[in-house]
Amino acid sequence: MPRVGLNQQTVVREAARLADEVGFQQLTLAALASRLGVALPSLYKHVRGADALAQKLAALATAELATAMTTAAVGRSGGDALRALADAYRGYALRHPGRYPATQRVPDPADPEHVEAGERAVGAVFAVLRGYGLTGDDAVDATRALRSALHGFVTLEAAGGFGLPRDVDRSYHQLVASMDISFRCWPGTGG
Amino acid sequence: MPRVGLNQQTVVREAARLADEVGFQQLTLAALASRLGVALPSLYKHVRGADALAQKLAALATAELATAMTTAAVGRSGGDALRALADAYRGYALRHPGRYPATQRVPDPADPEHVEAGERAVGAVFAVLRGYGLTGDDAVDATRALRSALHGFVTLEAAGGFGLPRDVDRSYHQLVASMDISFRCWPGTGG
DNA sequence: ACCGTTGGCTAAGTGGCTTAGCTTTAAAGC
DNA sequence: GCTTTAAAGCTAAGCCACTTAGCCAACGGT
Repeated sequence: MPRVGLNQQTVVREAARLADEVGFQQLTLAALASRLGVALPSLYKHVRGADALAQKLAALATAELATAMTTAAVGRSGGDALRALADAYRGYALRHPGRYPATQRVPDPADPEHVEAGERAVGAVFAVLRGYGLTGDDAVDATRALRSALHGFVTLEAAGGFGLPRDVDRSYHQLVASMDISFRCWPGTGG
Repeated sequence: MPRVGLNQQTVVREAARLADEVGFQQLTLAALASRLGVALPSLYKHVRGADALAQKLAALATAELATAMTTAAVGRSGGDALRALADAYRGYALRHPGRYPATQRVPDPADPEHVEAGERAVGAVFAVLRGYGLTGDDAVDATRALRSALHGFVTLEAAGGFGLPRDVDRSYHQLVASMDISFRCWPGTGG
């Protein structure tokens, strides 16, 4: 019987593709194995199990999201950078509905790539906020605020939580514009 | 064999309690049945299945959350009402870590109580925003923004997504303060 | 050509959810 | 008070997910 020739990377990448098609919750080892043309237990030669696969997928998605945010914001500053980063964030979530939820997993300290990806993501946000003159505790608070707003919006949108007919794109732009205002006159005590 | 005397309400309420103890994802029919002192299939006399139970739990939690927000905001206006509502929101999520995720389920049109609870929740937010003079499309956008911010923060906090040592309570208050600023000079086109 | 590593397999067990069908309780009616 | 009946409980059995154990064959290096 000829070998398929899998390795961890192939498995994780296919898992990401499958998750985008069927949803993160519906990503199952059985479906993944069948997609890859192997029997289910064969996957255990490449990943420790379902949870480890989810963690590796999280590392991949976080790295992709961090890259998207970074490249969007580079060369811009202030509200310009904020809008670019926010659009990149939501764009990634819309393009990759299965990977995006994985990015919410807290980085595994035992996976250096995952940790590094998480740091890059936070770093991208930090860099944008520095353009508003926010540093120290203010920057931490503002980062949490921005992450909350973007993640919350994207999650509610994906869940179909916005019932009213009002255009969702416009609501998002208003949200980002309101964050821009907040950052320009941040209510913090300073540093 | 004596009967335990369950009904749908007892089952759902116990499910809510159990979810708060073990987590929404770990809420299982087997654990619930054992907690109630019946065999697993007996639960099917009261709920259609696992998904229906989750929906009923969502209706319960949404109603509780709506009540918490409404009673917090009543008699207040402007930033005062906003802070009260926001504190009630996060307070509920922290006190009921298993029920809170259930509130994100989109109301089931076939369950009038669920629909009504969802409307009350949105209505509470709308009422607060009216105090800022926000109506029409602006109110819709602002509602989405506020829900996104609160839900995002609470979700990230529950997931342990805030790594840095900065006090989380303070970050939340800063977030609410920044939303207050945003609502006072809302960037919308009006109307 | 051989041999060891490794990637594939089947078999089997656990723990979820669900359905089918039976029994017995407890309440309603006579 | 007895009978009848709807409902609340049960056991048994099946499905599907994940996981482990252990076997076999393909491929790479010598």
